[in-house]
Amino acid sequence: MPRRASKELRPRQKAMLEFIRQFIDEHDYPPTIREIGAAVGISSTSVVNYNLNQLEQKGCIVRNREVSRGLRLVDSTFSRRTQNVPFYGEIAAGSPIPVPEDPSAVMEHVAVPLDMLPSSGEVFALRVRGQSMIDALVDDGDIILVRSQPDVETREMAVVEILDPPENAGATLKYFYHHGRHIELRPANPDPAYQPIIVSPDQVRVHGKVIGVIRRYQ
Amino acid sequence: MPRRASKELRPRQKAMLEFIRQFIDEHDYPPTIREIGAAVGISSTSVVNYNLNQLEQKGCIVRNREVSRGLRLVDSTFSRRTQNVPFYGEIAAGSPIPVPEDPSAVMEHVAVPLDMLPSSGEVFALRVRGQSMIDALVDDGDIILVRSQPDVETREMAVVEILDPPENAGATLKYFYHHGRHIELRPANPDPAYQPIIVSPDQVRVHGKVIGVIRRYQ
DNA sequence: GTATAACCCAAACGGATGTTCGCTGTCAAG
DNA sequence: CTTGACAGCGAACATCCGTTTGGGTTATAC
Repeated sequence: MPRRASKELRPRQKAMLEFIRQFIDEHDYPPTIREIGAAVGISSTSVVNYNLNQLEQKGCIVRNREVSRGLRLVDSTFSRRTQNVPFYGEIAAGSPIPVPEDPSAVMEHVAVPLDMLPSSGEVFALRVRGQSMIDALVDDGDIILVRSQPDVETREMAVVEILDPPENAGATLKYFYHHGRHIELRPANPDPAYQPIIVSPDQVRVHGKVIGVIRRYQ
Repeated sequence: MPRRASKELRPRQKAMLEFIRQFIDEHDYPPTIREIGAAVGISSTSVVNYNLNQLEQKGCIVRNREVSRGLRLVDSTFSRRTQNVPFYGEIAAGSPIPVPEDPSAVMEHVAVPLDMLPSSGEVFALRVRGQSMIDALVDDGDIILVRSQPDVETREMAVVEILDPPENAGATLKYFYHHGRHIELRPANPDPAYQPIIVSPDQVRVHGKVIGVIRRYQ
Protein backbone atom coordinates (compact mmCIF):
# COMPACT_ATOMS: atom_id res chain seq x y z
CA MET A 1 0.00 0.00 0.00
CA PRO A 2 1.43 3.40 -0.92
CA ARG A 3 2.38 5.87 1.73
CA ARG A 4 -0.49 8.22 2.18
CA ALA A 5 -0.30 11.97 2.11
CA SER A 6 -1.30 13.00 5.58
CA LYS A 7 -4.09 15.29 4.46
CA GLU A 8 -6.13 12.77 2.53
CA LEU A 9 -8.99 10.94 4.17
CA ARG A 10 -9.44 7.22 3.99
CA PRO A 11 -12.79 6.08 2.67
CA ARG A 12 -13.57 4.80 6.13
CA GLN A 13 -12.83 8.20 7.62
CA LYS A 14 -15.01 9.94 5.06
CA ALA A 15 -17.81 7.55 5.93
CA MET A 16 -17.36 8.29 9.62
CA LEU A 17 -17.46 12.02 8.97
CA GLU A 18 -20.57 11.68 6.86
CA PHE A 19 -22.26 9.57 9.51
CA ILE A 20 -21.38 12.02 12.26
CA ARG A 21 -22.80 14.89 10.25
CA GLN A 22 -25.98 12.95 9.57
CA PHE A 23 -26.30 11.83 13.16
CA ILE A 24 -25.98 15.35 14.53
CA ASP A 25 -28.47 16.59 11.99
CA GLU A 26 -30.92 14.00 13.20
CA HIS A 27 -30.35 13.96 16.94
CA ASP A 28 -28.82 17.32 17.78
CA TYR A 29 -26.07 15.55 19.71
CA PRO A 30 -23.00 13.68 18.51
CA PRO A 31 -22.77 9.87 18.32
CA THR A 32 -20.69 7.67 20.59
CA ILE A 33 -17.70 5.72 19.44
CA ARG A 34 -19.74 2.56 19.37
CA GLU A 35 -22.53 4.16 17.38
CA ILE A 36 -20.02 5.32 14.82
CA GLY A 37 -18.46 1.89 14.68
CA ALA A 38 -21.78 0.18 14.14
CA ALA A 39 -22.71 2.60 11.37
CA VAL A 40 -19.46 2.31 9.47
CA GLY A 41 -18.88 -1.38 10.10
CA ILE A 42 -16.06 -1.27 12.61
CA SER A 43 -16.31 -3.89 15.29
CA SER A 44 -13.68 -2.52 17.61
CA THR A 45 -14.04 0.70 19.52
CA SER A 46 -10.31 1.19 19.46
CA VAL A 47 -10.36 1.45 15.68
CA VAL A 48 -13.03 4.09 15.80
CA ASN A 49 -10.99 5.87 18.41
CA TYR A 50 -7.92 5.62 16.24
CA ASN A 51 -9.68 7.09 13.23
CA LEU A 52 -11.28 9.83 15.28
CA ASN A 53 -7.80 10.82 16.35
CA GLN A 54 -6.79 10.86 12.70
CA LEU A 55 -9.75 13.06 11.86
CA GLU A 56 -8.86 15.42 14.65
CA GLN A 57 -5.26 15.58 13.47
CA LYS A 58 -6.49 16.43 10.00
CA GLY A 59 -8.63 19.21 11.38
CA CYS A 60 -12.01 17.73 10.57
CA ILE A 61 -13.26 17.44 14.11
CA VAL A 62 -12.49 18.58 17.63
CA ARG A 63 -12.58 16.00 20.40
CA ASN A 64 -13.28 16.52 24.04
CA ARG A 65 -11.75 13.44 25.59
CA GLU A 66 -13.10 11.68 28.56
CA VAL A 67 -16.65 12.81 28.16
CA SER A 68 -19.28 10.89 26.29
CA ARG A 69 -20.12 12.23 22.85
CA GLY A 70 -17.38 14.81 23.24
CA LEU A 71 -17.21 15.44 19.57
CA ARG A 72 -17.65 18.47 17.35
CA LEU A 73 -17.50 19.01 13.62
CA VAL A 74 -15.44 21.94 12.41
CA ASP A 75 -17.19 22.20 9.10
CA SER A 76 -16.09 25.34 7.34
CA THR A 77 -19.37 26.08 5.58
CA PHE A 78 -21.15 26.39 8.87
CA SER A 79 -20.56 29.28 11.16
CA ARG A 80 -21.71 29.61 14.71
CA ARG A 81 -22.10 33.30 14.33
CA THR A 82 -25.65 33.56 15.46
CA GLN A 83 -27.33 34.65 18.59
CA ASN A 84 -30.62 33.43 19.92
CA VAL A 85 -33.00 36.29 20.49
CA PRO A 86 -36.27 35.74 22.33
CA PHE A 87 -39.35 35.40 20.20
CA TYR A 88 -42.32 36.98 21.93
CA GLY A 89 -45.07 36.05 19.49
CA GLU A 90 -47.15 38.05 17.10
CA ILE A 91 -47.93 41.70 16.76
CA ALA A 92 -50.55 43.42 14.65
CA ALA A 93 -52.13 46.82 14.39
CA GLY A 94 -54.31 47.26 17.42
CA SER A 95 -54.10 43.69 18.54
CA PRO A 96 -52.42 43.10 21.83
CA ILE A 97 -49.39 41.00 22.46
CA PRO A 98 -48.75 39.69 25.91
CA VAL A 99 -45.97 41.89 27.17
CA PRO A 100 -43.53 39.58 28.88
CA GLU A 101 -42.85 40.65 32.41
CA ASP A 102 -40.48 37.82 33.08
CA PRO A 103 -37.91 37.42 30.35
CA SER A 104 -36.74 34.10 31.66
CA ALA A 105 -40.19 32.68 31.00
CA VAL A 106 -39.77 33.10 27.27
CA MET A 107 -39.45 29.76 25.60
CA GLU A 108 -39.11 30.44 21.91
CA HIS A 109 -36.02 31.88 20.36
CA VAL A 110 -34.92 32.89 16.89
CA ALA A 111 -31.40 32.44 15.60
CA VAL A 112 -30.18 35.68 14.10
CA PRO A 113 -26.91 36.28 12.30
CA LEU A 114 -24.68 38.33 14.55
CA ASP A 115 -24.21 41.04 11.98
CA MET A 116 -27.91 41.82 12.00
CA LEU A 117 -27.70 42.76 15.66
CA PRO A 118 -26.64 46.07 17.17
CA SER A 119 -23.43 46.21 19.14
CA SER A 120 -25.35 46.94 22.30
CA GLY A 121 -28.84 46.58 23.64
CA GLU A 122 -31.45 43.87 24.02
CA VAL A 123 -33.14 42.58 20.91
CA PHE A 124 -36.29 40.54 20.55
CA ALA A 125 -38.29 39.18 17.64
CA LEU A 126 -41.96 39.33 16.68
CA ARG A 127 -43.99 37.98 13.81
CA VAL A 128 -46.09 40.63 12.08
CA ARG A 129 -49.78 40.00 11.53
CA GLY A 130 -51.81 42.12 9.12
CA GLN A 131 -50.99 44.61 6.41
CA SER A 132 -50.87 47.68 8.65
CA MET A 133 -47.28 48.47 7.68
CA ILE A 134 -47.39 47.33 4.08
CA ASP A 135 -46.09 50.66 2.75
CA ALA A 136 -43.13 50.31 5.08
CA LEU A 137 -42.35 47.09 3.23
CA VAL A 138 -43.36 44.97 6.19
CA ASP A 139 -45.81 42.26 5.26
CA ASP A 140 -48.01 39.80 7.07
CA GLY A 141 -45.84 36.94 8.30
CA ASP A 142 -42.58 38.85 8.32
CA ILE A 143 -40.32 38.55 11.34
CA ILE A 144 -39.15 41.85 12.77
CA LEU A 145 -36.18 42.37 15.04
CA VAL A 146 -36.78 45.00 17.69
CA ARG A 147 -34.18 46.72 19.82
CA SER A 148 -35.49 47.39 23.33
CA GLN A 149 -35.41 51.08 24.15
CA PRO A 150 -37.73 53.42 26.05
CA ASP A 151 -37.81 56.13 23.40
CA VAL A 152 -37.65 56.41 19.64
CA GLU A 153 -37.21 59.27 17.25
CA THR A 154 -39.82 60.65 14.93
CA ARG A 155 -40.33 58.59 11.77
CA GLU A 156 -38.82 55.46 13.28
CA MET A 157 -40.81 52.25 13.18
CA ALA A 158 -41.62 51.33 16.73
CA VAL A 159 -43.29 48.69 18.86
CA VAL A 160 -45.56 50.67 21.15
CA GLU A 161 -47.84 49.48 23.91
CA ILE A 162 -50.98 51.57 24.26
CA LEU A 163 -51.95 51.73 27.90
CA ASP A 164 -54.78 54.12 28.33
CA PRO A 165 -57.72 54.12 25.96
CA PRO A 166 -58.90 50.61 26.75
CA GLU A 167 -60.45 50.22 23.30
CA ASN A 168 -56.99 50.59 21.78
CA ALA A 169 -55.06 48.81 24.50
CA GLY A 170 -52.33 46.47 23.43
CA ALA A 171 -49.06 46.54 21.56
CA THR A 172 -48.85 47.69 17.99
CA LEU A 173 -46.34 48.29 15.23
CA LYS A 174 -46.42 51.85 13.87
CA TYR A 175 -44.42 54.77 12.63
CA PHE A 176 -43.74 57.06 15.56
CA TYR A 177 -44.14 60.85 15.34
CA HIS A 178 -43.58 63.42 18.06
CA HIS A 179 -46.06 66.31 17.70
CA GLY A 180 -45.40 68.78 20.49
CA ARG A 181 -47.33 67.39 23.43
CA HIS A 182 -48.84 64.56 21.47
CA ILE A 183 -47.67 61.41 19.80
CA GLU A 184 -48.92 60.09 16.51
CA LEU A 185 -48.80 56.39 15.79
CA ARG A 186 -49.15 56.21 12.06
CA PRO A 187 -49.76 53.04 10.08
CA ALA A 188 -48.18 52.64 6.68
CA ASN A 189 -51.14 51.62 4.60
CA PRO A 190 -53.13 53.92 2.31
CA ASP A 191 -56.34 52.02 3.02
CA PRO A 192 -58.55 54.35 5.09
CA ALA A 193 -59.30 51.42 7.33
CA TYR A 194 -55.90 52.07 8.87
CA GLN A 195 -56.02 55.35 10.77
CA PRO A 196 -53.36 57.07 12.85
CA ILE A 197 -53.70 57.02 16.61
CA ILE A 198 -53.08 60.27 18.50
CA VAL A 199 -52.19 59.89 22.16
CA SER A 200 -50.34 61.71 24.88
CA PRO A 201 -46.94 60.38 25.98
CA ASP A 202 -48.26 58.96 29.24
CA GLN A 203 -50.80 56.83 27.42
CA VAL A 204 -48.18 54.75 25.69
CA ARG A 205 -45.07 52.82 26.47
CA VAL A 206 -42.40 52.42 23.83
CA HIS A 207 -40.90 48.95 23.76
CA GLY A 208 -38.35 49.50 21.04
CA LYS A 209 -37.64 50.25 17.44
CA VAL A 210 -37.49 47.95 14.47
CA ILE A 211 -33.95 47.25 13.36
CA GLY A 212 -34.47 44.41 10.94
CA VAL A 213 -36.89 42.38 8.87
CA ILE A 214 -36.68 38.78 7.79
CA ARG A 215 -39.07 37.38 5.20
CA ARG A 216 -39.43 33.93 3.73
CA TYR A 217 -41.36 33.09 0.58
CA GLN A 218 -43.34 29.85 0.45
CA MET B 1 -48.20 27.16 48.16
CA PRO B 2 -51.01 27.15 45.57
CA ARG B 3 -51.44 24.28 43.23
CA ARG B 4 -49.47 25.05 40.16
CA ALA B 5 -50.86 25.17 36.68
CA SER B 6 -49.08 22.38 34.90
CA LYS B 7 -47.74 24.62 32.17
CA GLU B 8 -45.78 26.99 34.33
CA LEU B 9 -42.10 26.44 34.98
CA ARG B 10 -40.50 26.50 38.38
CA PRO B 11 -37.56 28.88 38.72
CA ARG B 12 -35.30 25.88 39.01
CA GLN B 13 -36.63 24.48 35.76
CA LYS B 14 -36.12 27.79 34.01
CA ALA B 15 -32.56 27.85 35.28
CA MET B 16 -32.01 24.33 33.97
CA LEU B 17 -33.38 25.26 30.58
CA GLU B 18 -31.23 28.34 30.41
CA PHE B 19 -28.16 26.36 31.38
CA ILE B 20 -28.87 23.69 28.79
CA ARG B 21 -29.22 26.31 26.10
CA GLN B 22 -25.97 27.93 27.15
CA PHE B 23 -24.15 24.63 27.38
CA ILE B 24 -25.21 23.53 23.91
CA ASP B 25 -24.27 26.91 22.52
CA GLU B 26 -20.82 26.45 23.97
CA HIS B 27 -20.10 22.76 23.44
CA ASP B 28 -22.34 21.67 20.59
CA TYR B 29 -23.56 18.76 22.66
CA PRO B 30 -26.01 18.59 25.55
CA PRO B 31 -24.95 18.39 29.20
CA THR B 32 -25.29 15.33 31.41
CA ILE B 33 -27.65 15.12 34.32
CA ARG B 34 -24.79 15.71 36.72
CA GLU B 35 -23.51 18.71 34.81
CA ILE B 36 -26.96 20.24 34.94
CA GLY B 37 -27.21 19.54 38.63
CA ALA B 38 -23.87 21.14 39.38
CA ALA B 39 -24.80 24.22 37.39
CA VAL B 40 -28.13 24.90 39.06
CA GLY B 41 -27.20 23.67 42.49
CA ILE B 42 -28.91 20.31 42.70
CA SER B 43 -26.99 17.71 44.58
CA SER B 44 -29.00 14.68 43.58
CA THR B 45 -29.15 13.32 40.08
CA SER B 46 -32.62 12.05 40.73
CA VAL B 47 -33.90 15.58 41.21
CA VAL B 48 -32.40 16.66 37.93
CA ASN B 49 -33.96 13.62 36.35
CA TYR B 50 -37.29 14.47 37.90
CA ASN B 51 -37.21 18.04 36.60
CA LEU B 52 -36.07 16.95 33.17
CA ASN B 53 -39.14 14.76 33.04
CA GLN B 54 -41.24 17.76 34.01
CA LEU B 55 -39.63 19.82 31.27
CA GLU B 56 -40.34 17.08 28.77
CA GLN B 57 -43.94 16.87 29.89
CA LYS B 58 -44.27 20.58 29.40
CA GLY B 59 -42.88 20.32 25.92
CA CYS B 60 -39.68 22.23 26.47
CA ILE B 61 -37.31 19.41 25.68
CA VAL B 62 -37.25 15.98 24.14
CA ARG B 63 -35.41 13.23 25.99
CA ASN B 64 -33.85 10.15 24.55
CA ARG B 65 -33.67 7.87 27.55
CA GLU B 66 -30.96 5.42 28.15
CA VAL B 67 -28.30 7.25 26.22
CA SER B 68 -25.95 9.78 27.66
CA ARG B 69 -26.72 13.40 26.86
CA GLY B 70 -29.89 12.27 25.13
CA LEU B 71 -31.41 15.66 25.34
CA ARG B 72 -32.78 18.15 22.83
CA LEU B 73 -34.29 21.60 23.10
CA VAL B 74 -37.48 22.10 21.14
CA ASP B 75 -37.82 25.81 21.45
CA SER B 76 -36.56 27.67 18.45
CA THR B 77 -38.72 28.61 15.53
CA PHE B 78 -35.51 28.82 13.62
CA SER B 79 -32.81 26.26 13.80
CA ARG B 80 -29.70 27.19 15.70
CA ARG B 81 -27.41 26.63 12.81
CA THR B 82 -26.71 28.95 9.97
CA GLN B 83 -25.09 28.43 6.66
CA ASN B 84 -22.88 30.87 4.85
CA VAL B 85 -24.22 31.58 1.40
CA PRO B 86 -22.07 33.35 -1.15
CA PHE B 87 -22.69 37.04 -1.58
CA TYR B 88 -22.30 38.03 -5.21
CA GLY B 89 -22.73 41.77 -4.91
CA GLU B 90 -25.45 44.13 -6.01
CA ILE B 91 -28.32 43.94 -8.40
CA ALA B 92 -30.56 46.68 -9.71
CA ALA B 93 -32.94 47.21 -12.52
CA GLY B 94 -30.90 47.24 -15.69
CA SER B 95 -27.57 47.40 -13.99
CA PRO B 96 -25.26 44.48 -14.53
CA ILE B 97 -23.88 42.21 -11.90
CA PRO B 98 -20.75 40.25 -12.57
CA VAL B 99 -21.96 36.70 -13.01
CA PRO B 100 -19.50 34.56 -11.07
CA GLU B 101 -18.00 31.80 -13.15
CA ASP B 102 -15.83 30.49 -10.36
CA PRO B 103 -17.79 30.04 -7.14
CA SER B 104 -14.68 29.31 -5.10
CA ALA B 105 -13.40 32.80 -5.88
CA VAL B 106 -16.28 34.36 -4.00
CA MET B 107 -15.01 35.78 -0.76
CA GLU B 108 -17.99 37.40 0.87
CA HIS B 109 -20.62 35.35 2.56
CA VAL B 110 -23.82 35.99 4.44
CA ALA B 111 -24.87 33.91 7.43
CA VAL B 112 -28.41 32.65 6.94
CA PRO B 113 -30.51 30.59 9.36
CA LEU B 114 -30.72 27.07 7.97
CA ASP B 115 -34.47 26.93 7.71
CA MET B 116 -34.58 30.00 5.56
CA LEU B 117 -32.90 27.79 2.99
CA PRO B 118 -34.56 25.23 0.74
CA SER B 119 -33.87 21.57 1.33
CA SER B 120 -32.05 21.34 -1.95
CA GLY B 121 -30.40 23.63 -4.42
CA GLU B 122 -27.76 26.30 -4.43
CA VAL B 123 -28.56 29.62 -2.83
CA PHE B 124 -26.77 32.93 -3.18
CA ALA B 125 -27.31 36.42 -1.86
CA LEU B 126 -27.47 39.82 -3.53
CA ARG B 127 -27.97 43.35 -2.33
CA VAL B 128 -30.77 45.20 -4.08
CA ARG B 129 -30.08 48.62 -5.53
CA GLY B 130 -32.91 50.93 -6.57
CA GLN B 131 -36.62 50.98 -5.98
CA SER B 132 -37.58 48.85 -8.94
CA MET B 133 -39.34 46.26 -6.76
CA ILE B 134 -40.71 48.55 -4.10
CA ASP B 135 -44.27 47.27 -4.48
CA ALA B 136 -43.01 43.77 -3.87
CA LEU B 137 -41.75 44.99 -0.49
CA VAL B 138 -38.15 44.85 -1.61
CA ASP B 139 -36.29 48.06 -0.96
CA ASP B 140 -32.97 49.58 -1.85
CA GLY B 141 -30.33 47.97 0.35
CA ASP B 142 -32.25 44.79 1.11
CA ILE B 143 -30.47 41.46 0.90
CA ILE B 144 -32.29 38.88 -1.18
CA LEU B 145 -31.72 35.15 -1.07
CA VAL B 146 -31.91 33.55 -4.48
CA ARG B 147 -32.23 29.87 -5.27
CA SER B 148 -30.29 28.98 -8.39
CA GLN B 149 -32.56 27.47 -11.03
CA PRO B 150 -32.76 27.74 -14.82
CA ASP B 151 -36.50 28.41 -14.99
CA VAL B 152 -39.10 30.12 -12.91
CA GLU B 153 -42.87 30.21 -12.99
CA THR B 154 -45.00 33.16 -13.97
CA ARG B 155 -45.40 35.75 -11.21
CA GLU B 156 -42.30 34.62 -9.35
CA MET B 157 -39.67 37.17 -8.49
CA ALA B 158 -36.58 36.26 -10.45
CA VAL B 159 -32.99 37.24 -11.03
CA VAL B 160 -32.65 37.37 -14.80
CA GLU B 161 -29.64 38.15 -16.93
CA ILE B 162 -30.51 39.94 -20.16
CA LEU B 163 -28.15 38.81 -22.87
CA ASP B 164 -29.18 40.23 -26.14
CA PRO B 165 -30.26 43.84 -26.48
CA PRO B 166 -26.95 45.38 -25.50
CA GLU B 167 -28.63 48.51 -24.17
CA ASN B 168 -30.42 46.37 -21.57
CA ALA B 169 -27.62 43.89 -20.95
CA GLY B 170 -26.99 42.87 -17.37
CA ALA B 171 -28.77 41.15 -14.54
CA THR B 172 -31.97 42.48 -13.09
CA LEU B 173 -34.55 41.69 -10.45
CA LYS B 174 -38.09 41.48 -11.81
CA TYR B 175 -41.39 39.68 -11.71
CA PHE B 176 -41.32 37.00 -14.37
CA TYR B 177 -44.23 36.41 -16.75
CA HIS B 178 -44.49 33.85 -19.54
CA HIS B 179 -46.52 35.24 -22.48
CA GLY B 180 -46.66 32.62 -25.19
CA ARG B 181 -43.44 33.06 -27.13
CA HIS B 182 -42.36 36.08 -25.16
CA ILE B 183 -41.26 36.83 -21.65
CA GLU B 184 -42.22 39.90 -19.69
CA LEU B 185 -39.91 41.18 -16.97
CA ARG B 186 -42.13 43.43 -14.91
CA PRO B 187 -40.93 45.82 -12.22
CA ALA B 188 -43.03 46.37 -9.13
CA ASN B 189 -43.12 50.14 -9.02
CA PRO B 190 -46.01 52.30 -10.20
CA ASP B 191 -43.65 55.06 -11.31
CA PRO B 192 -43.79 55.16 -15.15
CA ALA B 193 -40.02 55.42 -15.13
CA TYR B 194 -40.03 51.68 -14.45
CA GLN B 195 -41.26 49.91 -17.57
CA PRO B 196 -41.63 46.19 -18.26
CA ILE B 197 -39.13 44.58 -20.57
CA ILE B 198 -40.43 42.21 -23.24
CA VAL B 199 -37.94 39.74 -24.60
CA SER B 200 -37.84 36.33 -26.21
CA PRO B 201 -36.65 33.35 -24.17
CA ASP B 202 -33.29 33.15 -25.90
CA GLN B 203 -32.47 36.72 -25.00
CA VAL B 204 -32.40 36.06 -21.30
CA ARG B 205 -30.92 33.65 -18.82
CA VAL B 206 -32.73 32.94 -15.59
CA HIS B 207 -30.39 32.73 -12.61
CA GLY B 208 -32.92 31.89 -9.96
CA LYS B 209 -35.89 32.94 -7.93
CA VAL B 210 -36.10 34.98 -4.76
CA ILE B 211 -36.82 32.88 -1.69
CA GLY B 212 -36.14 35.33 1.10
CA VAL B 213 -35.49 38.92 2.08
CA ILE B 214 -33.34 40.28 4.90
CA ARG B 215 -33.43 43.95 5.76
CA ARG B 216 -31.44 45.97 8.24
CA TYR B 217 -32.30 49.49 9.30
CA GLN B 218 -29.45 51.95 9.80
C1' DG C 1 15.22 -11.34 5.55
C1' DT C 2 14.15 -7.45 9.43
C1' DA C 3 12.20 -3.09 10.74
C1' DT C 4 8.73 0.13 10.71
C1' DA C 5 4.51 2.45 9.98
C1' DA C 6 -0.30 2.36 9.06
C1' DC C 7 -4.36 0.08 9.96
C1' DC C 8 -7.24 -3.14 12.15
C1' DC C 9 -9.22 -6.33 15.91
C1' DA C 10 -11.02 -8.25 20.59
C1' DA C 11 -11.19 -7.88 25.28
C1' DA C 12 -10.79 -5.83 29.61
C1' DC C 13 -10.80 -1.75 32.66
C1' DG C 14 -12.68 2.12 35.01
C1' DG C 15 -14.92 6.24 35.19
C1' DA C 16 -19.13 8.49 33.45
C1' DT C 17 -23.90 8.49 33.37
C1' DG C 18 -28.99 7.51 33.58
C1' DT C 19 -32.22 4.95 36.59
C1' DT C 20 -34.33 3.33 40.65
C1' DC C 21 -35.52 3.18 45.46
C1' DG C 22 -36.35 4.55 50.11
C1' DC C 23 -36.90 8.42 52.75
C1' DT C 24 -38.06 13.40 54.23
C1' DG C 25 -40.54 17.79 54.15
C1' DT C 26 -44.25 20.97 52.58
C1' DC C 27 -48.78 22.30 51.50
C1' DA C 28 -53.62 22.17 50.14
C1' DA C 29 -57.78 19.38 50.15
C1' DG C 30 -60.85 16.49 52.57
C1' DC D 1 -55.61 15.51 61.67
C1' DT D 2 -54.90 12.64 57.77
C1' DT D 3 -54.02 12.09 53.03
C1' DG D 4 -51.94 12.62 48.74
C1' DA D 5 -49.50 15.23 45.34
C1' DC D 6 -45.34 17.66 44.75
C1' DA D 7 -40.54 18.52 45.39
C1' DG D 8 -36.39 17.21 47.12
C1' DC D 9 -32.26 14.26 48.90
C1' DG D 10 -28.71 10.46 49.00
C1' DA D 11 -27.24 6.06 47.84
C1' DA D 12 -27.06 1.90 45.24
C1' DC D 13 -27.14 -0.04 40.68
C1' DA D 14 -26.55 -1.26 35.94
C1' DT D 15 -25.17 0.28 31.88
C1' DC D 16 -22.83 3.25 28.77
C1' DC D 17 -18.71 4.67 26.87
C1' DG D 18 -13.89 6.27 26.21
C1' DT D 19 -9.41 4.26 27.03
C1' DT D 20 -5.87 0.96 27.22
C1' DT D 21 -3.61 -3.31 26.30
C1' DG D 22 -1.95 -6.86 23.60
C1' DG D 23 -2.16 -8.53 19.71
C1' DG D 24 -2.65 -9.19 14.13
C1' DT D 25 -1.99 -7.96 8.98
C1' DT D 26 0.00 -5.58 5.12
C1' DA D 27 3.10 -2.90 2.51
C1' DT D 28 7.18 -0.24 2.12
C1' DA D 29 12.08 0.79 3.39
C1' DC D 30 16.52 -0.94 4.49
